[in-house]
Amino acid sequence: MALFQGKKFLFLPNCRSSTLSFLSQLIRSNDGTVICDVEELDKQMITLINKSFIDKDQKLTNKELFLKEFEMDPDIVWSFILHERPACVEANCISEWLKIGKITLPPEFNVLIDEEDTTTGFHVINEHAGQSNKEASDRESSMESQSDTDIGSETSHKDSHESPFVQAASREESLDNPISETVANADLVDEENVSKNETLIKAFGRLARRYEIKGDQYRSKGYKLAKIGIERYPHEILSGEQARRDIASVGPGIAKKIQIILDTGSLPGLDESFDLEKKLNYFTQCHDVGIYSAKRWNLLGLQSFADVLKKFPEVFIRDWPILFGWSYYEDWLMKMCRDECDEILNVVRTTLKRVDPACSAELQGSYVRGAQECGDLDILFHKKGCDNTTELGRIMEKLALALYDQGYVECFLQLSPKIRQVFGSRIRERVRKCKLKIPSQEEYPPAVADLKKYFLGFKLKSEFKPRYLETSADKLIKLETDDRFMSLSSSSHPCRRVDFFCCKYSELGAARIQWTGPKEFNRWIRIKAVQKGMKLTQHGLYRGENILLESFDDKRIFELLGEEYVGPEDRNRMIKKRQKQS
DNA sequence: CGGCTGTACTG
DNA sequence: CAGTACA
DNA sequence: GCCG
Repeated sequence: MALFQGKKFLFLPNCRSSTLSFLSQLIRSNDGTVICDVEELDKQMITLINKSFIDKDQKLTNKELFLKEFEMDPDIVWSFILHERPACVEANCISEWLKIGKITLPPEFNVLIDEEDTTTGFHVINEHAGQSNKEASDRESSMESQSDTDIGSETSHKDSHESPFVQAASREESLDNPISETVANADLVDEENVSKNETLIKAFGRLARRYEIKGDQYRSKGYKLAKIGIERYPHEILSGEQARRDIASVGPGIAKKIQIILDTGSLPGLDESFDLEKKLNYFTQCHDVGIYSAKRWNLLGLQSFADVLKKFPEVFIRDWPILFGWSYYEDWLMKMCRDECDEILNVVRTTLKRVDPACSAELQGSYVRGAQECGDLDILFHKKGCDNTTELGRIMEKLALALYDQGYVECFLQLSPKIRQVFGSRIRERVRKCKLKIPSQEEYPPAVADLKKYFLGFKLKSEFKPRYLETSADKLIKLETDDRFMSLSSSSHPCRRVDFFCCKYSELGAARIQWTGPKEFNRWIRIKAVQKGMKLTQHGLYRGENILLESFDDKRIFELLGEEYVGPEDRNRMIKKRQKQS
């Protein structure tokens, strides 16, 4: 075919990464030339840039690292490019050209390069000047300017008027779910970078889990944070040293392990207790089964919930929510798309209007952070001027009961006396289903009256057809055959987890910080508070133990902590801090 | 070397 | 109190 | 495990 005959190509920053070296092979096998020496630079050449250095606006990004990774002398090469302005496109174009059989260089594919900007590595062109504010703030958190949006799904445009987050949405990854840690970012960043780093991510996920099981929560946390850092790192990691330099939470220990993995492809001993981890995972994925129960059951050789049922039937009477965790095991591991979240919120708000029109319901959690898929829905209730949590608790209870009557709420995971009255029969039905003796009413302890939170199982009407993103559904854990008989899961009409929280109106800001999360962000900012002799909780920011400084205004809380305000969408990438640099 | 987030509900 | 859960 |  010789599509590239007589053409010269330059790979930047180098062609050592697996994709680029593959692409350079493609060029050679089609009679093209790949430039490897500054002598061969030619203004007719086509410059191919690793996609991970191109942001969503086709601008060159992260130039510092980019230049550092050059194979040839960066000064010579770069000044040549600035001077001669050869065509510059992202390297992925090659496969496109081969597919269509010709080389196309439409201007919109040109990567924007600006010489003024060599220091920051960020390019702001005039027409974008209006948004340069946002760009400026992005610049601070340096390395994470991800190319974005392009989920390729039918509906993502249709909903986009609704939420400003849809466009800028950063993908949510499941931080604490070691099994389904599908990196939804796979198409954001250079694919091969991700698949390369994938080995590392998986390894540290497993180590985190292993130490969690061992009870070493802090070592586990160390690995977890490193894992998150690597997930966010937009480049292929070529050495442990590079990772230690560039990624927060990667220290000497993890850098060393990275190097071993890069050198040998694996970590010695990584697969050691893999089986145990899998067994424990099976149990702990069920709502209300924690590591402690899972370990105990596993130690006794139990393999399934059915086994547990035989050995410890009381567990399912006493900890009855496990019955629902079991029944909806598969549904609750499945994430829902934003349109489904919107729909649920709609239903909740409609009913709430009847229960108490003055009360507001606000989505929190991964949804407000712009996640494309949410594992559950967190709804925060508050009412202007109302600091009476008893009242708010009653509103939530009434609301939940009304939704139960309408058939939206499938199950409750806590009981107030009233809820037990109406819901008790469903619990008994589940108890019967697993052939246990139905306990008399009195065996249940008196339920607490005003709860401040409700955890629910929630089903939309069957007319609503849930969508699922290209998720590795098959990677999710499914119930063992022995356990299927209890299942009420149905991916075409799934049950979702919906959590109700409430807060005093005067505590709205603190509550929003809490429920927006993510967890890692909360921990991070709370440490900041402690370091300044303060305490941050969902109720407010305190000086010392209990002098309230601020609780209503979330921006003011950031201010008092001496932190720049960070919007919900950016709290995912909050592991920034210290700019590690050479 | 010591610290590593903070609260709510259950039995 | 320990265990589980929520962010 | 990492960080100060």
